[in-house]
Amino acid sequence: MVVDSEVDRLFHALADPTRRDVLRRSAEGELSVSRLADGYEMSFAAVQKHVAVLERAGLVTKTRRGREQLVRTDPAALRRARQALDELEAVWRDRVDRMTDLLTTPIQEEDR
Amino acid sequence: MVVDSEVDRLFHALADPTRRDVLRRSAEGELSVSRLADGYEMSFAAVQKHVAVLERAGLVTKTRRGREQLVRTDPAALRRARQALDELEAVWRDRVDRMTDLLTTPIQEEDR
DNA sequence: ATAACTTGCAACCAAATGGTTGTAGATTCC
DNA sequence: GGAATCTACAACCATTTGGTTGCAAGTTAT
Repeated sequence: MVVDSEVDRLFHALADPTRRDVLRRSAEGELSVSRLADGYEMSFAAVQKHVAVLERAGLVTKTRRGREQLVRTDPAALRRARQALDELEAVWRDRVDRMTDLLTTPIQEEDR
Repeated sequence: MVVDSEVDRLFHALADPTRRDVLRRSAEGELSVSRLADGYEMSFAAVQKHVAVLERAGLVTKTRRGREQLVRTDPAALRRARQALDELEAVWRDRVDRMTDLLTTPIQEEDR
């Protein structure tokens, strides 16, 4: 099971188009924060904040190389987000299964 | 492809523990907004707002039954959220594939 | 008919979010 | 050594969010 506050941070981080784009671009290949920031209209500090949100959610990690900080996406975090979605879907699927059972299971002697 | 603003709303709606719980409970079985609200510490109006957020994201639909409004989760919306995650993961997977290719593909005459 | 229940919505408030500019500390280049 | 580059972080601002209470309107039960 994934803890609640972690799922909060994951989905919150994913709920912004700039952050999803950062995620895509740094999945393509490692990029410094400055190189990433070049790609957007907003200020460097704004992009830096977005990266920080992704980092707190565990979606990216940074590694220093000289004066720059390389951003790399962590696929395990994406999988954790998917797992949280899967758990939600499972609740619904279980219910459908139970309803299907009710409709298709032949009635046994001991059930009466 | 899923449009950006829709993904925004989906992930934003999912980034709150109360809303995820509403989603679970209304996946278990249809519940009126009042019945749902009974399960939480906060006011009725607060729960109503959470349901509205889920509704705007398409994660639940409401159908009237007499004076009450039954909330039902829409599994298709959950799948759209998963698809958005899958698209992000795909970027990363493609990159890994390309790197693996570089390492394993034997060098051909015409590549030199 | 009236009371009780359910919902929707407005007005309000505190806190969080997403942006800005400015400053300061490392690191690299010349 | 000094200039340029890269990053971090603080202070500030407008907007959004998540909560509250109060009120109006529709539906059901007595």
